[in-house]
Amino acid sequence: MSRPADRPADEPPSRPAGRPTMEDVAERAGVSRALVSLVINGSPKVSEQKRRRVREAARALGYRPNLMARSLAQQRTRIIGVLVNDLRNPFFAEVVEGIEMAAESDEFGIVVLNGRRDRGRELTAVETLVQLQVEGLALVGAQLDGDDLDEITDIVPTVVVASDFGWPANRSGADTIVTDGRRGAELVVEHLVSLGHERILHIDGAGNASAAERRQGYRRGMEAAGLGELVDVRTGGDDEAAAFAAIDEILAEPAPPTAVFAFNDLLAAGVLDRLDDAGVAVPGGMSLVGFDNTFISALHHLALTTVNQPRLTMGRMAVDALLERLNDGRDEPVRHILEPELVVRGTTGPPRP
Amino acid sequence: MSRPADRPADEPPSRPAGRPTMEDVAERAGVSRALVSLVINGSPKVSEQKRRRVREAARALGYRPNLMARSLAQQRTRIIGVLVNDLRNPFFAEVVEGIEMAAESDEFGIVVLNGRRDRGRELTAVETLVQLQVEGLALVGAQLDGDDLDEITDIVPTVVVASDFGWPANRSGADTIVTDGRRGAELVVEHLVSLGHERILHIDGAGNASAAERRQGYRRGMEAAGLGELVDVRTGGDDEAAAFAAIDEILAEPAPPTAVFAFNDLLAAGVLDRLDDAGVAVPGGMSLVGFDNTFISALHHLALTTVNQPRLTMGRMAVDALLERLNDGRDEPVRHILEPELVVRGTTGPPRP
DNA sequence: CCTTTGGATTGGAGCGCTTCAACACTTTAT
DNA sequence: ATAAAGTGTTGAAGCGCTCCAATCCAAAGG
Repeated sequence: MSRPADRPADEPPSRPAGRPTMEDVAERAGVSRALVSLVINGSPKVSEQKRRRVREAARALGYRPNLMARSLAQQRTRIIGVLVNDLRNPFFAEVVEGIEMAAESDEFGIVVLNGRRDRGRELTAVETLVQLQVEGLALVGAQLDGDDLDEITDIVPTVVVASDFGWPANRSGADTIVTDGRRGAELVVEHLVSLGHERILHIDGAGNASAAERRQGYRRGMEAAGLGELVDVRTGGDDEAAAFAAIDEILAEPAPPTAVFAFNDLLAAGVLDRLDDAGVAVPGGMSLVGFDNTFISALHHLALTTVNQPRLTMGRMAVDALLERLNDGRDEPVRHILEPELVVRGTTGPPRP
Repeated sequence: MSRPADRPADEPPSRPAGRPTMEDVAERAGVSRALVSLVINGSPKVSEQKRRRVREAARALGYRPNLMARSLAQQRTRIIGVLVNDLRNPFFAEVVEGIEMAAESDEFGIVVLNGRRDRGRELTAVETLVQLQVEGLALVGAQLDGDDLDEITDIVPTVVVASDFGWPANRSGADTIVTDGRRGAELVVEHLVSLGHERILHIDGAGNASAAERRQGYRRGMEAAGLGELVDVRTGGDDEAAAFAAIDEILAEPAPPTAVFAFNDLLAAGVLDRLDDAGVAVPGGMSLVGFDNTFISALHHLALTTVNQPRLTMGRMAVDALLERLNDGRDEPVRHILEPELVVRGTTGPPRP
């Protein structure tokens, strides 16, 4: 409520300056601070009468507990810190929703920090979360590697979601929840091969966390199909724009591929745009596959063939992993590797003869 | 770092239990706690020698300041609380990014809570943020109305972004940053009318925060064009699925519209899907317009005509509004109404004769 | 030589809360 | 009646930090 401009300087301290504290409530209710605390925290050992009086005093004063003070005294925050690679990518946004829902059901809150595709920012974000005294740390699609974390994981239970620090090279004690990107990529290649494709190109995720795995799966798939000679990987990235250069490049070549496997759906959408511009029909002139099965790929106008990752499940598992460490005292890192699932839509078909 | 399973029970408390505190650093550096505080906060009045010793002790112990304790003592958090209607909607995600970037440049952190399209959750989220002692509150696309906030805005500076509590009916003291949805909708209608459309349908955002404004703009636009008789609003929502029923309905009617104006891009994408299914060409058989100009609308395969909202600017302005209250002591609510911009792409054209 | 000055350092109170041992008051057992 | 065993309630310590007033010390001034 806006106050008149000429705010009197000598305002009576009837409501002592700042927000009301427990002390204020105690005084108004005529009880001790400790009793107020008991009421606020729903202790059963408080007489009905006092409980009512405290509740009423609290309401009258508009009292709200100070979470900072409470956490400090309690020596716990019930907060899970979430670092996300890029909030604009719907895939990550949904993993975060999964984490949030799971956390909520276990009476934890989450604090989300956005790395915004910048590794340096990721590092400071993690630092901030640790200083915030989060009880667990979930890194969603983080670009950080094991060495960055090795100090962190000693301090706070950490789970890496939708990216992978490798194993057993991974020296950090972090848990891992991933969809098997290698297998996912293999599925893609198998699918394309079964349609008759041979010249299959992969536009990768460049330095992105899961890029290496998918690259490797692509290679393996190609080799398994006896197409090792035709392996062709171009540098991409993780958003629409990243694909442009690669596509322009291949279209100018004498023998362009008949199918493109893009690092993720966003990238695939960019590829689709560029092919459109160039007048290449999909899947007639070129087949195209993405990864993640975001809602974008499901839009009928794109109808992108892609690979599904169970986002909500991943979020749930991430929280469970943290809780196992927190509550059950688990000490050994675990790795949960989920099965990817090929989702065939309209952007793949047999190559032109 | 994983520890051998047979963890000795009598671990020497060389590093006293929990994480190192300022006290520990002080002891190791042979100085007082106060001095450590000065060093950590970069005070100039510390001798070079002690500064080095403290820094080294801190590093050796892996000391990290406890933000909770610091905030409590300092009586400020430098945190802006952000409540977002739906993180999965790229429009909101980008507004949040804008807020985050602006906050960062002013040395504020942000804490993002997700309402997940549920008004009740929004309410508790706001409560949580207030208890977290955020210094400012940004509500992005919130469904809450002025009455819900009226108590909150007395306590913490609040800015409402991308939704509007109305004016002057709005009794809350919150600031407002919106794109003019009425004008945006008018632009859409004008555009469609100029193409020759008359039967223009609006699928609205149901109870969504900005739905009323856009509805109103649509009405006005229709009336201004002398098409008041043909005003037709159907209930939609804010995601792809919400449009299905409405589309099925109109397609079954004797005289279906020649153009559809959807509440936002997501909804429009759903409409597009449904029209596709029904074999209706766009824009041949039906023109379609969205709202928000998210990256989805820009995908060539959709090439959705839409209305742009300057998301990053909105974020920046939101933070500025809060800072004006915080630093300059502004006390009167402000409203910043940004100009929408029609972005014509491929889903609009003249109606079939 | 003693005082003044000013920079470097420290003790301690306090931020708002929790928690535990101690206390007051009933009720029940002896 | 007195001791024992609950119920409710409270005082006070403490969580990790900041910040002010007080103190210390060396260099400079009288």
